[in-house]
Amino acid sequence: MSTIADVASRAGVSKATASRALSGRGYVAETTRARVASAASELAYVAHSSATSLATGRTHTVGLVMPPVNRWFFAELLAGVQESLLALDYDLALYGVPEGSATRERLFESVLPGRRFDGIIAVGIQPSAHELERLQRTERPLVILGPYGEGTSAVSIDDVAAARIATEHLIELGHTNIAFIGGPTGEAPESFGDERRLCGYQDALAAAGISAKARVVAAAPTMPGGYAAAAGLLGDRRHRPTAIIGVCDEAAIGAIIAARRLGIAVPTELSVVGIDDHEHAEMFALTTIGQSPREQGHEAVRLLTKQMEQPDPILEHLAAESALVVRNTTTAPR
Amino acid sequence: MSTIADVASRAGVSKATASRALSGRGYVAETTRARVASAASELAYVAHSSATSLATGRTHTVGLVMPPVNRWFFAELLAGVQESLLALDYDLALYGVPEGSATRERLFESVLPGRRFDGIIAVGIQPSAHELERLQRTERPLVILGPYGEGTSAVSIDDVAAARIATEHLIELGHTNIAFIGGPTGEAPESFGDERRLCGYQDALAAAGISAKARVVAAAPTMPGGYAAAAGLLGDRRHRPTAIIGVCDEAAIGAIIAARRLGIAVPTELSVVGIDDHEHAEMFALTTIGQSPREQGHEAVRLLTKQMEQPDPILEHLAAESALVVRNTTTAPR
DNA sequence: GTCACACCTGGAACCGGTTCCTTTTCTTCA
DNA sequence: TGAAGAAAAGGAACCGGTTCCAGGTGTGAC
Repeated sequence: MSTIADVASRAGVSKATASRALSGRGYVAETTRARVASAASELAYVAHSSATSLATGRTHTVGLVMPPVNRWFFAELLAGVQESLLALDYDLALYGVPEGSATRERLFESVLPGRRFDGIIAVGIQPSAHELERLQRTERPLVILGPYGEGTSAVSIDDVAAARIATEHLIELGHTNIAFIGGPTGEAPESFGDERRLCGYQDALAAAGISAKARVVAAAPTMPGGYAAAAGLLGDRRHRPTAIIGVCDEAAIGAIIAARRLGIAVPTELSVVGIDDHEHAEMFALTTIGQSPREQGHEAVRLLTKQMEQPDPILEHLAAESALVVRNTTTAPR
Repeated sequence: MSTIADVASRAGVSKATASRALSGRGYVAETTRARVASAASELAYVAHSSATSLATGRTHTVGLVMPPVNRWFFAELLAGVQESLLALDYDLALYGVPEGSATRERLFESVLPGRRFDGIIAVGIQPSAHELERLQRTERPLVILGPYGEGTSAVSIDDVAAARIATEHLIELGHTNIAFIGGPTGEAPESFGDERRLCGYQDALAAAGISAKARVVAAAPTMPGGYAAAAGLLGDRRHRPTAIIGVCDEAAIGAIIAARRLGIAVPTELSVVGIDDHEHAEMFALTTIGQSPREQGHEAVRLLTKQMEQPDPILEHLAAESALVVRNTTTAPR
């Protein structure tokens, strides 16, 4: 691979002039610029990014720390971040965060600071105070997608409100026997938002004075998780709820499939509502609370670039939009 | 942030000695090493990765070029690659490949060569000869997950064989009226493998002498895609097939859901088989051809590191394993 | 004619590491 | 006792860019 010195000597100019000609900064005669440009293309010259970032102090790369992408929400989020970064011509370095603290610690201790990213986006994880401190030492912009941390910018939907609205929708239809599928299992949650949604459910029941009838079923926030939980819940004819709220659409869809298999008609015998507006929601005509993780990814990048431009950034906490999408899995109880 | 010069002066040694002490290469007295180490930790020193890679010529980063991760297969693959790289202490730079050739061209022309990755993994895309040439100019190892390119290492399952085995399974059960769901739609396929699977289906029918009964339905390789295609296919009682093979498990599952909605019993009235062994396959008791994209991700990294170590690498074409997993969606036709 | 200033270019320093080469000191063995 | 060689450490070059600064033109205004 050729260097800028090769280009310079081929064009008969100095390294300095070649650099100026290619970057467009500073004075260069038009004829010289053209000569340098053609020399560069003849040599198929491409600047060495490490050299550039060493000299300029900017890596043109954003670090993204997130859980595994096998949930729809995270995959969409990643897609959103990727789209925005691509448009801005920034590169993306992706770090999956394993729960095991050994690697995670190393990530925050040395990898992230050493890489000198122009910015960092952290998703779904609550960095500890120490990790945050370590990150902020690098003096790079940081955006958190999820819970509100202190001293950082953040964007997320109001998970409590989302679950409350979903539950209220059922209550307004006349349901009082409403089960929540997707309560905490023994395992570490990969998303902080799930427990907030549970709170929203409980808040709504309390406000309606039917807390006593709350029924929370532990389940993984997945389709099989929702299926298994609903199968157990609906198997008992006597104590069957008239409505189910899923911690997320995947779980809700699992519940719908379980209900159908048991011969329970949705929505006439059982109402189901989810949260997320998953890409499969429409296929099941699922009533849900819409949110756009892809859009949140875009927002995160916007927040980050704003911080990168402004030397003393304003820290923002953005609430992403979410609204009830009524389809065809909810109706009044018989 | 502190530099190695800061560490050196604090420890009262030269930059050279500090570097040797921290990297463990070359002679350093034990006491000196300890002094340098404690100076480094007091200053919370972390080496600047751009400087290191400029000096050593190695970036400690692998570039990954892949389609959007919203399909299970790609998400799993990504997870596999991530796991392996994490264990090897390599970083991952992720590039989504948009179909629009403008960005894609820039990616191959300048981004990938400029970043000087230690290795590149390309997934699901068939790089053009020109792109490949451009990539190989960098003289970096390249592994392709997917179709066999020339002059590169590659790993993939034999998609033709997988679809053939799935189809043969149905034929052996006595089916002759077998539809394939997931034929090419108008849009550009994001995975090369899909059309190969169609070939496998056609091969099996031809071998059994029932090519005339082939029936290919165009559908996106997703659950809603399979659902819609199956709904159309099964709506007509007269020309209903007795078995369906899905281009992937998502499509097959969509077909199962459609069948259930139409009151068609699976497998007694309709056999369904998929390909992939998706994480949801078990929930639907889906008979399928198993493959482990996560494992393929591991393999790709293994191949890549082997090439990185050996100066003159042996190019390997690895066939990942795939085998029939019989569950409960296939049986003999009535 | 001179001064100011914009335009153009090259030399050299710099970013922060690694590594080659040299010098000095300390062992070890003939 | 002297030579060989291992061990320890520092100076300086180098990786490949960018940018500061100085010097050399050309133009227009006074």
